[in-house]
Amino acid sequence: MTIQRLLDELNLEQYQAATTTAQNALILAGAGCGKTKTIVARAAYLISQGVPAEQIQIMTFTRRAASEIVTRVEQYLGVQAQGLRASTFHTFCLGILRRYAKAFELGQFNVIDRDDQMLMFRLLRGKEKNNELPKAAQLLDVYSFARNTQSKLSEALAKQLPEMVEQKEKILTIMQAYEAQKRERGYLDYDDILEYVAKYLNHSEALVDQVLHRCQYLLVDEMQDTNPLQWLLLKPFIGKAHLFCVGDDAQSIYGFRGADFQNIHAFKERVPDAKVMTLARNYRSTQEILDLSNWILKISPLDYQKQLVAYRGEGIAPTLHTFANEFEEANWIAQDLKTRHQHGAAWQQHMILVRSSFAGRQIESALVASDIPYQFIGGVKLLESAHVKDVLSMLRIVANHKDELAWMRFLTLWDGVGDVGASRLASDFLQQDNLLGCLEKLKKFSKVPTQIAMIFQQLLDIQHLVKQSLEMALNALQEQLEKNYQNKDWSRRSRDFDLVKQLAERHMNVSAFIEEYVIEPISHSEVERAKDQDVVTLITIHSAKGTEREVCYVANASVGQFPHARSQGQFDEVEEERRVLYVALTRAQNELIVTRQNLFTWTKDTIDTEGRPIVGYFFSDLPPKLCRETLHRRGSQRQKTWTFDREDSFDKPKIGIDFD
DNA sequence: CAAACACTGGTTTTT
DNA sequence: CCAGTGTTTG
Repeated sequence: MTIQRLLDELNLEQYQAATTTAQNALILAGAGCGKTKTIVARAAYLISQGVPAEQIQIMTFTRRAASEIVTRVEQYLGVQAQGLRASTFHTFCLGILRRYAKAFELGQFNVIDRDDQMLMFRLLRGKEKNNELPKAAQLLDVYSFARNTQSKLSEALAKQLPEMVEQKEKILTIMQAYEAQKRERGYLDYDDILEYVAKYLNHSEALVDQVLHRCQYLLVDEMQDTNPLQWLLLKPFIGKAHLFCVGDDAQSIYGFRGADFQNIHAFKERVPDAKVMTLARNYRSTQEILDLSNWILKISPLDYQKQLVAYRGEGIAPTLHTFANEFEEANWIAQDLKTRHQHGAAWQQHMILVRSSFAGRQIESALVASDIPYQFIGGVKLLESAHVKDVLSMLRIVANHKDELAWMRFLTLWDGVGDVGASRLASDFLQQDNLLGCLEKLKKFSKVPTQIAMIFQQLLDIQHLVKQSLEMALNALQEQLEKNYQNKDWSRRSRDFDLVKQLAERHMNVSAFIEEYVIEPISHSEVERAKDQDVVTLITIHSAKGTEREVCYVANASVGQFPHARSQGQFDEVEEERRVLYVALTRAQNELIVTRQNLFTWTKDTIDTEGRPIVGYFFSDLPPKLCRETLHRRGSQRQKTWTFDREDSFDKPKIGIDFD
């Protein structure tokens, strides 16, 4: 394939966008209007015009999107595309931190993930029962929100946890302690990675010039999901690099992470010379699917100005199915998939979209029961799962003996060691100059088998052999892990280690391996199944942006889910929920199947303090002509396995003797 | 008295 | 599947 062939496939608007000579451009593209294609074409076009591939940096939201874009550019350009980088903001920044380490005066650092942050916050917060302090997870969310929105703690608190505003002083103390601890231990959390780079770039022109050597052209995907911190990162490049941003404000669904669609709306003011272009023609779906999607936006009090028109014309009307409970719903989806497969459809043409990974588990089990091959994207990732982290903790310790969190994790694996004992020992280890010093102390600690210290020593010698290190650590811990995870799916968990070994093999040393996967975990199925394998995709809506399938199931579209009960009555949040649903609906190419449960709960539409109407359930007043509706009575499933429903419960008879 | 263990219940979304 | 809670143990 050639670049000309690629450009020929574009329509006029896409072509003009991909070949623009403007220094800065903003492309507003509706769902399914060829956003990815335009970015791919832009990159390919630039390269064909003589721009060295290594000077193009594409920013995406997920690893999947990044690798897809690179693969597609390679398809058209072959070796010419070599050196083209597409990465997430975090990976991009981490690269800069490593490459220009001296400029940041950071010394050795370790990237920590959410679990590590939680542990730190939990310990700092203390136990204090019946305390009014927020939980560790909440503290972390507020902290991260404040940083991503570049706002004050009091503002973030007012927005995220209004009921905790009075506790501000106590919360402040905890967060200050957290920051001090991070500095002391050389930890960087997710937000640090962005903030260091963003702030230093804004501070030092020399650094910007350095970085510019590698990114004359910045292509930003999903611009609507960028937050003020990410904008701060882009700002120093304005006027120096070429900025090509693509986004759709109706698909902004990362508000909880501080995403700010001012980054789109105010783009013209912030970048005065920017050329704004629009892609309005939808190539993905049939008109019926778009009619329903358009309607969701149209009933909003906000004016989204999105009325997508299908280039493909008309097709099959969406269907809405209502079930008695989640089992019926999941089983029906499985059965429907089977029927379609028997009629010749490939598994991979189907995608099931769920709001939460929790909701996905119901469906997952129905797919397993029906023997349908699937991949689950979203939810707990392979390298985030507890048992994998247990083993990795040993490798982390070898890479950096002052990694207190890794020590905590490792020490608490053993019988008779809890949070308190472990943290006492770990802070002892922090005083040591090297791992050998720690090992001397570890040998005297009777609760950990003595041969473990030996294994640490051996690991020290083979640090560069990632796979062997992993095997050795696994061997050392296997017996104990088996004990810890008995009754907790040990047999399934132990199979994961082969996958981890596969991943590990690709890396030069242990720290590089750990670092990459802290930033971009990767789900089980992504490793397990080669990309082009024929499987059904089960995916959270947040992970599904940019993907499409012939047949899409939007599951669990029940009352209390869209909008989610937690956002009930809050205008901005409900609007974000609306966009989440919109993203889900617009993934479908040919057929859209919405399923829900007939819960006997009702929500009221309300009006907020500013007089704006807030809807309680998006499908309340669904016009019948947009959707074919089917009500499913309880099926045969119920007769086979009788389970207790709330309405089936009765007073339990008393069992045993009468002690009277 | 402090710390570890066993159990129960309730889950948004992600780098 | 994890986090918080109540109960046992040293």
